Amino acid sequence: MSDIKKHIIEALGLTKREFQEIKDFFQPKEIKKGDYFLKEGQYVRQMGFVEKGILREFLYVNEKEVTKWFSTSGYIAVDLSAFLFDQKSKVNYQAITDVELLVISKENYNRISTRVQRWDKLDKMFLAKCFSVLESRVVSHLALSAEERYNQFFNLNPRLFNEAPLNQIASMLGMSAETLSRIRNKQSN
Amino acid sequence: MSDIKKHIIEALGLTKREFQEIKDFFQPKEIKKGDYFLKEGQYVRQMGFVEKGILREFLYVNEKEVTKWFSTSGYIAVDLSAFLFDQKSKVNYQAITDVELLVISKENYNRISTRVQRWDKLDKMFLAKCFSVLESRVVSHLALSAEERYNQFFNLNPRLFNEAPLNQIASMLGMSAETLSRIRNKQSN
DNA sequence: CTAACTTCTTGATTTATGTCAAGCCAACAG
DNA sequence: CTGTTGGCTTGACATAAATCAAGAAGTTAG
Repeated sequence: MSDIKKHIIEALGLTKREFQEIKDFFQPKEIKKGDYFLKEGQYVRQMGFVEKGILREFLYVNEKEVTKWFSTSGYIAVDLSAFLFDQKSKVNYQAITDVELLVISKENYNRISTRVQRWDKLDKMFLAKCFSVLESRVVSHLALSAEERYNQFFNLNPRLFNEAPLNQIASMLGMSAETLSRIRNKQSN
Repeated sequence: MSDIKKHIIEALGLTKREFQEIKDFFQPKEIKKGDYFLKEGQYVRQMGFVEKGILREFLYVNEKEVTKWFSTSGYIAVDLSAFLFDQKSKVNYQAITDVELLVISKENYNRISTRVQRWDKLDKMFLAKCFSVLESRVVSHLALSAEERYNQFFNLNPRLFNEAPLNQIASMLGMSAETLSRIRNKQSN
């Protein structure tokens, strides 16, 4: 079984048999470094599951670019509320490496529960995990210093620091690139 | 129909008929100002829907108290991931005014979908809305100043500023009580 | 190979925000 | 009524982090 199927199955909690029922709903898609999977203002008609590579989620606030998240393998790539509520995307997803995705259309997504009985439950649990990640991110901004946020995130995903530009990681952590550079320098001593 | 039923129905998107099917799953509960609905370390066996009053969600980080959210009418009171995944609560919910809740046990919660066919879907949509609120909170910490965060939140919930102590609101906005006081003073001129 | 970029680092300076401390006022208890 | 307490404000000062600026190092394009 390919890695991506493992990723989907793990992330969603599907059995192999359940996945067999719906695997045709997913289309593989490749995105070249620098290209976009989703642009703000577009209707969000599909959801991506990252197999390989990294997508950067970002948006503009007061004309300034803000990196919100990096979707690596096992993560989804979608403006979730725009997808579910049929609204226009508020964010962009750009490939910062070559990326391989499995993509599912809104129509097929809505059809899953006819094939997999407990889908809505599984999907809810998946969403709850995402929710929990966001909750701890909020708390980290309420209670931690820049250096503490760096340490926390570095422990979660050390590899990303070799794969994404520092200024984008800094933005996602809510600090300037210079501050991140200095923290990192300090830590290496 | 009482206000609370309206709140639940609106928040979850239930029809009146659907709500009739499950209304017995909910128990009313009153909490006096200062008392707790949930304490960290306890297993989370129930979920609360706030009818009247305000619950403050908080936790300790490095021995410092951090206010994470205020649950007012229409909001839920629960450590969601602990509730869903049968873990111990990471947070406390304390009444900062007298509070009226409707409470549902985990057992009854799991039973809802046997009474209301599309429950898992509705519940997921509700969760997605909560997710979306959190997302914009994260972005506000990545991109906005203390004053901008104040303005954004004040527009969302101006009444809270008369009902909750400022130091707790400040904590929830990720700033010191003094900074909040100064911003507010400045705005009133 | 060289030029043009981009990314990262490092130093100097500024600024937003935190911390500490004092005092005011309203609520409340005795 | 009076003392105590908690919530809020205000000023003085400290500091984390942003900004500005220059240069080093690595990458890409011609």
